Amino acid sequence: MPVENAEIADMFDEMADLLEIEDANPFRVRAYRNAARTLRRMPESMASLVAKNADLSALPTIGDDLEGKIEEIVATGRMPALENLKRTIPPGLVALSSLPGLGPKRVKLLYDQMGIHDLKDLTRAVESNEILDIPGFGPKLRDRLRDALGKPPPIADKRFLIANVEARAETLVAYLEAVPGVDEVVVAGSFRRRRETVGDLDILVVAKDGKAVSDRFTGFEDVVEILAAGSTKASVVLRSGLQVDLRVVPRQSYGAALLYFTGSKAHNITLRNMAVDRHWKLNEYGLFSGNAQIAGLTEQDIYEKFGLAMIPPELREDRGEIAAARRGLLPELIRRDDIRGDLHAHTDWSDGSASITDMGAAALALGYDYLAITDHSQHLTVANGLDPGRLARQIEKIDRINATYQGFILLKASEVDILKDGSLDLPDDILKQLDIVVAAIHSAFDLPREDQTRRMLKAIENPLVNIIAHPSGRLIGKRAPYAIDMERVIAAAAANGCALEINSQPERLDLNDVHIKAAKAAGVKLVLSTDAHDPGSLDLMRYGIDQARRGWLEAGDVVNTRPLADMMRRLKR
DNA sequence: GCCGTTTTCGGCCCGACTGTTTTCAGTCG
Repeated sequence: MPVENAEIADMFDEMADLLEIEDANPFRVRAYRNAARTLRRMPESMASLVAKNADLSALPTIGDDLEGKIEEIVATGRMPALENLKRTIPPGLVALSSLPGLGPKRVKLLYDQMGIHDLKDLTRAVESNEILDIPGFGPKLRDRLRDALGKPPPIADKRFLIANVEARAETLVAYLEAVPGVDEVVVAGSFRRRRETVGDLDILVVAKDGKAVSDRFTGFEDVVEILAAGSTKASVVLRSGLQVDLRVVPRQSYGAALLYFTGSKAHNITLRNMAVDRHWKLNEYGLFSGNAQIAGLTEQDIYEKFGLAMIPPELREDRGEIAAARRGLLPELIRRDDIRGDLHAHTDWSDGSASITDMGAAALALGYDYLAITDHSQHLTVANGLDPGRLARQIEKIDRINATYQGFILLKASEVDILKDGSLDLPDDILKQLDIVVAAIHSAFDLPREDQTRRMLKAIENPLVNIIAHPSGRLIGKRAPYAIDMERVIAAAAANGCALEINSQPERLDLNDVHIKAAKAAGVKLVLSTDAHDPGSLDLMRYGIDQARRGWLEAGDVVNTRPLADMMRRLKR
């Protein structure tokens, strides 16, 4: 099986971790991390680029040396430089550096001076107070380490679904807005960029008296731990484990601070380098030429100084948005109210909780022109999937209900299972009676990559199928995508005129942003759907919209922004 | 290790907070 970009990225990150402990040139460490980040967001696999004999060193952050290492990893699955380094550094040291207050410098000090190379050694040194003999280690740090060692190890990279932190974010904003002297409160960071998950919340406040805001912030009812509390910056952990960072800035810095705290880091670094090129300086307080602030009140002012159009937060990932902004080629991103209907919804005929009529009423209330009723097919017995007989009766029922509407229609459809061999779970004659066929994988998630890919391609090549639902099958934080070659899936969808779904369920968001952008580039028709199982869930569409925007989609890229007749014509194969 | 209106060497984004110092290093974002 070809090596995945993420695996190469993991090797580079591990290389960076080890080099850091070895006290290597920090810029060399950064080079590995930058390259890892490039690989993670590349939709095209290194394996296929190498097979095409492409010039990898033309990619940003990849030079001659890393090109050679990538080619070696693709060819052999191994990275000798990493293996050699691993032999010289005890494996436990990297784990130590994940403890709070311990970075590579202190970990190296622990190892060099006391031979501490794992959590057990460290615990002993902390309990015996021997750790205090090491320069730079005092009682505060010892206590902090003792606390951390007594708790279960933090889940690496714990992230929260964006939908799960929205309510908390709104409460916090309202709480801070009520503080006297506060002019403005906004949530920045990955939350504002609408990433599918957030690692923490970054809250920006405009106020004169930072200490007052900071004090109020750390006194929020849900705070279980205060990590830092200064006059412009504070950091807490909430009961849920969510970390929240606060920054307070004066009005004239609002735009610069918002830009800075919205990120992404890669986007910021590129902008800062552009400032350096012009002999300016960009930080969270403004854009400066010498000591003079030349922009900073709004984000737009700053982009303008660089000759760039205003870049929407969702695009700020250093995936080409800066070049596009310079050339006036930023997309006109799709908006929630561009959507004319939903093409994936369930009713109580299968595993939904509401009647067909109630789902229709909810879609009408959203101002939609159409709603596809896509109950499950027979193979999905746990979801009470419909056999041909029940589906035939549902078709009749929908016809009767449609007779009562004006200017709105329920589309007769099915979310039909793609069986293990790639065939569909319902016979052709019943599928031909439907307006739309949505096909999806709900079983045999563990097929080998080649088999899973072939299974999916067979469904895509089936002329009866209009849409592939949740193409990767992932559940964020719970279930990895099934092993599948998404490059081939996208290419086949484009070649066969089969649409791919962007599923709006907050834990699916499937396709993801990277694949959305790749699908658009390949000319694939895209559909935004909610997969609603109750009337209220039709409103989850906004999460799908967020990801579509992150994937650079315009209204014209999405089939269900079209009126009924146009939409049906586009889905036709 | 990457990169180039500072082009093949010498730079590499920038600042706040903490704990340990006695002017600053390390960590973090």
